[in-house]
Formats: sequence, structure tokens, C-alpha cells
Amino acid sequence: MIIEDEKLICNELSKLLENNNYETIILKDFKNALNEIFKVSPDLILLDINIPFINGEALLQNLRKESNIPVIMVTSSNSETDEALSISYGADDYITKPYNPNILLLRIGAVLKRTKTNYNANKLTYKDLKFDITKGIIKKNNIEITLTKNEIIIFAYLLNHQNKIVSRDELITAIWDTADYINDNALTVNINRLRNKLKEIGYENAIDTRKGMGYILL
Amino acid sequence: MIIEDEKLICNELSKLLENNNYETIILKDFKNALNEIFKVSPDLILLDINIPFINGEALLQNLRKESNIPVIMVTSSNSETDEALSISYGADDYITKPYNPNILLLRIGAVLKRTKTNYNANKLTYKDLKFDITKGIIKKNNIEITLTKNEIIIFAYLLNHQNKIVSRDELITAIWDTADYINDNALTVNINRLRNKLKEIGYENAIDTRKGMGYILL
DNA sequence: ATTATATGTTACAAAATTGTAATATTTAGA
DNA sequence: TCTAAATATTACAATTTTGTAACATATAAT
Repeated sequence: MIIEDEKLICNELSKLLENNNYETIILKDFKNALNEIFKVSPDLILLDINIPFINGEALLQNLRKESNIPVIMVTSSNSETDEALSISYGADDYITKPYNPNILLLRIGAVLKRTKTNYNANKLTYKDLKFDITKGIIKKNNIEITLTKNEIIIFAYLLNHQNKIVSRDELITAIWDTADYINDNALTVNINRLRNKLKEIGYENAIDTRKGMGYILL
Repeated sequence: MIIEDEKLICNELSKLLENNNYETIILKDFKNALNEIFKVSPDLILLDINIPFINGEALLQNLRKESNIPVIMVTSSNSETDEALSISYGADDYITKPYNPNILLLRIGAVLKRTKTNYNANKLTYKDLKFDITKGIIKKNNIEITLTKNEIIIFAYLLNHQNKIVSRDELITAIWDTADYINDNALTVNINRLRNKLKEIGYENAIDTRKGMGYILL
């Protein structure tokens, strides 16, 4: 979605993008921008900072209260203040006019790639295996292993803290929220179960015990 | 982690970052960069494109084969080729020397914010609720609802395709992989269960049926 | 308005997940 | 080397999740 008031630029952008296999839509009604955005639900927004009726940065700020739709800010000024503000308001990237078309395309590609993995939300990697968080499935070559909910939480937590020692308390809180947690052995058992599954795909020593400190995913 | 050969700049950067409550570590052994990175497992890397012994872009490319550690490319040239290449090789951001310290800090903050939500991997939002994919927990104000595995897959899928119609086949494939799928009613039942849970937190009509086409999360 | 088809609902039994307890093993330090 | 504390293992029972079937309702097209 292109949000820009100079028609020439709109058409240029639109042509460039359509030529590169992106579908484009040009926002007409600036006054109603937020509603239009939600109605269309675009994959990415090119947002000119200087559009009539509303303030581009304010629009971005309001958008970010409800949505993570990727936004690339476009501007004619190249003051660093704009850049800084856009980023802190949640823009995914920033480009100044006049822009090099190839750079713009690359930046769009980069932002989409970044946010797409964010959308899928689900894929983490560890060495030569992939972990789909949503499904709780680990894939290595053609072998698949299904984790249960607790195992998913533990493995995701360890993956997100790879090569760092993770205390048992951290894991306990991650699974049970300390409040309703009772038995100290429950974590040990669940770690054990996860280890057994990892062993099936050759990661026998992936989770290392650091006695008195916790566990570490190597 | 700072990967940069000009010691003056290293020290400047280090001071700037430490003053802003970041822990820094300066990479010394460029020849062994990749191993060092894995050993330290930094939260973010500032990578100068022109370092001795190795090529910055090649290092980034190799790093990206195994890790998503956020990388901001730093360079003295401001040729667009560098910028374009860095981005396509998987840099999270790019900054040219001489840089404005405040801009650098903002960009670091922005990248960390972006990648942190990526790390947590787990948080999706929908209107005024938050969904923790890993735990399968929906939070609205102080109410918590726990989803089961199938419900998590459905809700995550719908969230990732908000305002778009999602066919029953897509959902079936998402849950069962078509191969081992048997009963057509199973999806309907699971949708029903998810709807009942959403109803508990006031999202009675969130999942809308589009007869003959599928479902849509409004 | 009627009908065939798509989708919704409910209850139940099979299967998977989980915490527990009892016992075994490992480890750091005396 | 010995011991106490931390961590591992195993089997079992309670709980939760799941698919199924039988029946109910809604919808688009005639």
C-alpha cells in the first residue's frame, strides 16, 4: 500500500512495484487512513511522512498501537530527526527521496523477509534442525519429532538463550508461573523427556547440565 | 560485540555503548571470527565491512547460515552497492561512518526491539489481546485462556492471515498435513472449541464463516 | 419455499500428556 | 574417598486432548 500525495511518485512507485510482481494499492482517502489500512490489510506500507490532512509519524504511531504491519517511511527531507523519530515510532525502515529504485526494492524485500519470519513466528533453527514452535515439530532431514507443550516451552526457551546458562527457576517460571508450581522434580522429568526426544535425532548432548546453575543448550 | 579494526573507533563505540548501559565486547581475532561469535553469543553485532583478514560481507553470509544474531553493518564507504549487498546478505541494518551517535543508538535500539520480539517469537497480538504461541496462552486484561495444540495452530494461522479468508484445506494441512487426515468434521469441531474459548473473553464473532470458502479472522 | 450441501453442536471413548513418587545416579566439596 | 545435595530415571495414575459419530442448524441455489 502506497500512502503518498504526489501522484507522479505514486504512479512511478506503483509501476516499479507491479513490474516486480508486487500488488499495489494507492491510498486515496488520507483522512480515513487507519480504517483503510485495516480494511485492506496490506503486506507492507510505503508511508510518506508529509501527506495532507494527517501527520505521517502520528499515523505510524497510531497504527502501531494495533498492528505490526511493516512500514517503510519515505520522505523528501533527509534530516536525521525524521529518521530517528520514524525508527523510534516503529517504522521498519526508512528511505529518502530521491531513492534508487533498486535500493528501494531491496529494502522492501529485506523488510518483508524479516517480518515474514516474524509472521510465521514459528521457525527457530538449531544446528541442522528446524523447530516449528506452533506445531511443536522438530525436523531434521526427513525425520520429524513431535514435542508436547512443556517440551515446546523448554526447547523454545533454551533456543532463545542458546549458549547461555538457563536456571531451573527460569524454566520453571516459563512453564508454570511459579505460583501454581509444586513439585521440584517435574522440571527434571520434563527435561528428561525432551532429552530423550533430542537423542532420537542425534542430539544426545545438546542440553548440558550445569550443576547448581541450570542447563545450557550447546 | 564490536567487530572493527580501527582501535580509536572501537574505543569510541565501546564508551558510547557502555554509557548507555550496553555491555560491549571487542572482537580481537578476526581470523577466528565465527567461532568467537558463537562462543560469546552476543545480543547484537556491529560489523565493519572492511576488516583485515576476512571480508565483512562473507562473514555475515556465513554467520547467517547458522544464526540470526542481529547484525548492524558499519562502513566508511557510502556506496549503495555495499548497502544493497549487506541487506540482501541478511544484515538487520546498515550505518555509514561518520555516524551520529544518537542515530546509532536509536538504530541499535530499534534492531534489538525488532529481534527481541522475534526471539520471544511467541507473541502475536489481536485487537486488545496478546497470544503467546509457545505457551498457547491468550491474555486479555487479567483474563487468561489456555489453548490446546490444535487450537494454537488454528489461531496462529488465522492471526497470520488476519482479514484474509483462510480455506478449510489450508487449516487442515496446517494441523494434520493432509496425509494422515481422515475425518472432515475434525476441523469443524476444533474451530468450534476455539470459538467457545474466544467467546469467554468477548470475541464471540472473531472467527467468521465464509461458507464454501473458509474462515476469516475479523 | 425447498433442498442439498456445508457447517455447527454435543457427548463419549481412545489416546496422549502430565505430575508424582520411589529409586538411582552424579557431582562438588569436605 | 566419602557424603550430602543436586539431578536423572522409571513406572504409574490422574488429567487433558483428540477424533468420532450422531444429530442439528444454516446457507446458497434452484
